[in-house]
Amino acid sequence: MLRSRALIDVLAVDFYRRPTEVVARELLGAVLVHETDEGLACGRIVETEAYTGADDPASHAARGRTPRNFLMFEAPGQAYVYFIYGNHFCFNAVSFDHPPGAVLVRALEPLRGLDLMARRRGMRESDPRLTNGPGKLAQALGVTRADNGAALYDPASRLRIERGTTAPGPIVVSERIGINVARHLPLRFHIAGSPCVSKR
DNA sequence: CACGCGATTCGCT
DNA sequence: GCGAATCGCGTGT
Repeated sequence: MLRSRALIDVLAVDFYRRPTEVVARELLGAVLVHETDEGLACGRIVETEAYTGADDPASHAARGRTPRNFLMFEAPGQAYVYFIYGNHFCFNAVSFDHPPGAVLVRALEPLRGLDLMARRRGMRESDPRLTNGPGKLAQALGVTRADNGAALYDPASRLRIERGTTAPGPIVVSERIGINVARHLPLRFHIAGSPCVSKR
């Protein structure tokens, strides 16, 4: 039975108005979608990390509000995209614990638009490294600074997160990756056994 | 206004 | 496994 495109089942804004680690865990299995003039590409979220505020030294929001991180303080359900290492973009979904908070999406399982993603990444569709990292998935989906602030809960948004169609299954909790402070905190979540999870 | 460094990736060894 | 690439943000002068 076909479903109309008009009935896109996005996660409502209230989904994001909860503690960041809850949002991070429950985003597993959901589908990150990006529509551009080049076409639609989407993937199932299989790995996330939670970043909060003053209690989390590794968070961009740890030392208060700045022109870069202000969305973390006031925009639950919106995209927070930042540029890192002079080369890569990272995609986050803003949450709302007590503000601030955001969930870094670290890996996807490609679902649609494989050809487009492969072209953007400069590799074959079958390459397992297509979306198994924060910068990689941003490049594959064509997510850039221009998408900062996108309303992920809006069915009409070109960048959005839809409800997953399959249960994520067992979830593994571990330490976060690529940071030098607060690395002991159990704020990384991934779907057990997924071949698309970032390395380590 | 100058400087240091990061929620990364890729290529080479 | 290691290090370069590359640049904007945040902090301090």
